[in-house]
Amino acid sequence: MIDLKYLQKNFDEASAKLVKKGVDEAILENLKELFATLKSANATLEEAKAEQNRMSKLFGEYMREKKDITKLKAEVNAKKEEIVELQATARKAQEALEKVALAMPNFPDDSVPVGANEDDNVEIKKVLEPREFDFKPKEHWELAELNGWIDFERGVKLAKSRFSVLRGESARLERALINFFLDVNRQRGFEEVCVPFINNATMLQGTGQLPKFEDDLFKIDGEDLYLIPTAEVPLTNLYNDEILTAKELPILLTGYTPCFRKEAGSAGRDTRGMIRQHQFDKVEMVAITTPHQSEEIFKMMVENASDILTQLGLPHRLVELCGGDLGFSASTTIDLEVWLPGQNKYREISSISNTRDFQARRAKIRYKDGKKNVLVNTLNGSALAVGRTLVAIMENYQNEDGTVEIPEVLKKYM
RNA sequence: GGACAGUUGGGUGAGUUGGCUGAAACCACAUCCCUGCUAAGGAUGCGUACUCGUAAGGGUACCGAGAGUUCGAAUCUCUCACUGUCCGCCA
Repeated sequence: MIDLKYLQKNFDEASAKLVKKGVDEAILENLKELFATLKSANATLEEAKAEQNRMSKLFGEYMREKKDITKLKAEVNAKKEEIVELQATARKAQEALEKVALAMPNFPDDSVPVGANEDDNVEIKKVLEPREFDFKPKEHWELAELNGWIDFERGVKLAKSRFSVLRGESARLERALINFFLDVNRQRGFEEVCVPFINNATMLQGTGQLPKFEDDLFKIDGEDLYLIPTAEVPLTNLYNDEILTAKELPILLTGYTPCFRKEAGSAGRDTRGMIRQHQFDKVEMVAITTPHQSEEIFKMMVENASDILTQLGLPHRLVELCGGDLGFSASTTIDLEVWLPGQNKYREISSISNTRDFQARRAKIRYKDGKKNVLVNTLNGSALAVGRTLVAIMENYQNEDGTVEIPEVLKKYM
């Protein structure tokens, strides 16, 4: 959630930021007004309640002194009726505000490039040269078929489209990658955690998936529970509604989880292969930091993810997302895109974001800075998406006959 | 899933004849004082959110969550959640 006080006090500045992210200024104007309405509604309500409390206190005295209370009672009852109305008004204002505020995306950082969509993203640098092939490189699904690595049909049979089954060596490679990622992250200082893959609605709201993106989530029927779309949700919300101490920070977490996404709205995109599945494995990094620490940690996280790709010998590039392509919760995001020779292009394999205090405000994660409670900064990033790494290995390490070499660093994990 | 018990501030834990308890006490923590070190002692402070105020200092709400009874609820009623114990089931 954005800082509504800031929006109110510096409206022009705030709206300029959000326009960069593609938010209509009229909605912001509306939000500002709703906030002001709520404030004044609450003020009058609280005043009325204060009066009622004062009168109620008198009852005790009156009773002890055996005074007549009928007049006082009549007064309080009148006040009560007034309060009921004021309460309804305040409640309506509250609901109206929440509806808009929870759907409002985060402010982008000033340094974020202006742009409408992914075409305006800015490449920062390339790492490793793509390999020269003396044959036409195949796409991963062809290789998967040749090697018997992925069983698309039976995945669909078991669940539905966009599910698949890994078999034999590919299944072991998947497991090796998870272990490799976790080990690297741990060496960087991330604590490994193993969390529930199902979280409740409050947690999903904390990290920003709810209420706006309910359609992208698998919900458990009849329960207040959802399959997590990313480990960012449980890892960040580990500290939901907590007040940390300054010396605990930064907290660095890493965890492997499967991720479940409905992929609503991506019909027809990446229908072949396992680039876009309803269930995929991912190893995630999450950092809980002070505002002062977050820039540095962010850089470290980007470096870490890039380093993993380098260790795997996978050519990739770093891309800074423009305002229009930035996710809902992010202030700034750097994507890592891995080179896929079969597709002849770079594809996203990791996305690392600083959400500043946006998630912290929703999830009520604070720390004690002296006497004051201050919202933390939360960061998240993949290190890495496992399925897409598997795809990248297949395409980059393929031989002309369709066989695939195993990267050196993974051999000890197989 | 069934039965019973419980859910109070960072922790332990009072408070269940409704008002004087937003909450005793102890511990932890912070600042200060004293003691040459160490051990110990003393004073004060110490929940969260919103809100009014330059500030000092006020106001409102919160004793698992929600609803209700009442002039007034941590204290009474209902619903739900969670925890514990026993039973059932089970990797």
